[in-house]
Amino acid sequence: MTKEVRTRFAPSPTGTMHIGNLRTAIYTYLIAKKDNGKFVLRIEDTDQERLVEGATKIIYDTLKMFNLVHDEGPDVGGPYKPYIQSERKDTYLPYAKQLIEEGHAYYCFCSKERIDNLRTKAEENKVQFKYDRHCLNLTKEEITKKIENEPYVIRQLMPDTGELKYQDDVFGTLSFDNTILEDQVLIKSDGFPTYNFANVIDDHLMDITHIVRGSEYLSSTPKYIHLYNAFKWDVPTFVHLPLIVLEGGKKISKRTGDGIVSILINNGYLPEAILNALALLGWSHGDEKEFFTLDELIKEFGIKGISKSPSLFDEAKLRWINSEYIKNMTDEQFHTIVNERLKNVLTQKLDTKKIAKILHKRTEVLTDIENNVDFLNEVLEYDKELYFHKKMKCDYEVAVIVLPQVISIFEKLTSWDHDAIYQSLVNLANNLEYKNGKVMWPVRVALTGKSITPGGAIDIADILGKDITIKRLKDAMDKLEKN
RNA sequence: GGCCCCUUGGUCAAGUGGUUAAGACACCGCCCUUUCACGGCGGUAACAGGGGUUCAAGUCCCCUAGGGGUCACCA
Repeated sequence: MTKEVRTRFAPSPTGTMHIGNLRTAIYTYLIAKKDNGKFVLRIEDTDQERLVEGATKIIYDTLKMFNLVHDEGPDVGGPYKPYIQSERKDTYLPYAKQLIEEGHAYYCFCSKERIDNLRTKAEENKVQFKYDRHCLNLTKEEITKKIENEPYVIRQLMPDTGELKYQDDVFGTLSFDNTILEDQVLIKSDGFPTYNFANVIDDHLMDITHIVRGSEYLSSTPKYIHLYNAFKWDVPTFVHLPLIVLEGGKKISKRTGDGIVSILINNGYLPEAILNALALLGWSHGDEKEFFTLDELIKEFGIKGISKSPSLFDEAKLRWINSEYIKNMTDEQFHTIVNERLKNVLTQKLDTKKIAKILHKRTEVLTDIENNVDFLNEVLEYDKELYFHKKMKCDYEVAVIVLPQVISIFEKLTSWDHDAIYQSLVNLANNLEYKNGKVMWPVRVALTGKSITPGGAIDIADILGKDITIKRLKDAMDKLEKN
C-alpha cells in the first residue's frame, strides 16, 4: 500500500500571478491528479511586510479560471486546516523549541545592526558572510534573562563538515558541501516563522509527498533536508521545475505586463490555450501531440518528461495555440464571444453572426475581434492612393468608372444577400470586360477606407446593409471628385 | 566572487552509442483567392568549443566558455 500522493501549491500573496507561478500550479496539480492524489492550496504569508490586499483572491480566481481545483485550501477547508500560514503561527514555535532542546537550534539575540555590520565587513574583505554563532554558547542563565526583555530569533545549527546529497526527480542527484550552509533563522523576531522553516513543518504536517517548486529552491533544499533529518521525518520527493524566462532574458514585470496572467487574459488569450502552452513549456510528451486538454494532461503528464533547462516563453507560439483553439470553436461558440465583445462597440445594429463568420479564421487573440472591425462604425479618413492596386489592375481612374455603376446597380437590387450582391458585381465585371478583382477592389476600399479587411467587398456590403453601403459608395465618389 | 544547475536551428523541443539529427512556432517562397487571413505545398536553419573513452559519440568522462539560479529576521 503506497501513500496517497499529496502535492501543494504554496504561493505567497504578493499581488500577481505570472506564468511561472501558474505553470508551477499546473504541474503540481497534474502530479497529484495523475495518481488520483490530492492537490492542496496553502498560502504562505509569513512575511507580514509584503502582504498585498486582495492578492489571495487573485490566486483563487486564477486557479478557478484554469480549472485547477484544489481539494484542500483556506477557502474550501480540509483535514489539515488552517491552510494559511499566518493562522498557523502558533504551531511553529514548539517545533523550534524541540530543535533547541535536541541541540539543532539556538536562540540568537544579535541585533540587526550587528549582523549588518558583520555582513558589510565580510563584503569588504570579499569573504562569504556567515553568521558567526555569537549567541551559540550563551549559558542557560543568560538566555533566560535575555528572553525576558530582548527580542530574539531562533537559528538552526548547521553541520559544518561533510556534504549532503539528495535526489531530485527532475535534476537527479545533487550534492552540496555543508560548510556553505549558514545558521539560518527559523523563527523571526516578530514571532513568525521564516518560509524556510514553515514550509518544512507544514509540508510534513500536511503529509505532502511531492514538493513541486521552481528550481530557484534547488540550492536551499539541503537546509530543509537537514531540518527533516533533525526531526527524523521522512524526506519527501523533490520535483524542481526549470525556470521560465522571457524574451531577451527579461524578468517578468508587473510594469510591462510581460508574463502576467491577468494581462494575457485581457489581451485576448483563452485560459485553455495558456494552459496548453504552459504545459508544453518545460515538459514534453515525447511524441508529436501538442494539443492537450486538462483531462488529457492528467493522463499523459509525467515527471520524466520535464526538462532541466530553462525555457523561454515565446508569445508567438502562445498566439498560434490560441488561434488554433479559436478555429476549433463551433460557429455558435465563436459567435457568442463576438456578440459579447461587440455589444458595446458597434454603433449600429448589424448582424453579428455574419460578422463572426468573417472574423472566425482571422482571429488569433480575442482582442482582434474589436480591433479588426473598426470600419463597421465609420469609414476613417484614408488616402485616395488606396485605389491603386497593381495586381488588381486598379487605380483612381478605374474607381471613378466602377463606383457610379455599382451605385446604380445596387440601388436597383431587390434582394440584398451575399449571392445577389456577388452576382451583380460579377456581371458588371463581365460587361466591362474587367477581372472580378478590378471591380471588387475599389468597392471594398470605398466601403471600408482600408486596404486590409476581414472579408471582401461582398461580405462587407452584405453586413453593412443596402442603405449604408450605398451611402458609403456615394461618399467615396464625393471624395474622389473633390480631387 | 563561492556553491549549484543548464547548454540540439531565432524559439519550444524529440533523441538514452550506429538516424539523411524528428516535429511544432516564427521566417521565406509558391499555390488558392475580390484584400487580408485560413488552407495546401516547399524552403532556410542546430548538436557551444576542445580533449578523451569506443570499431562507432548529440548521446559516456574531463576541461573551457556562455547562460541561469542561489548565497536575507523574502518567499
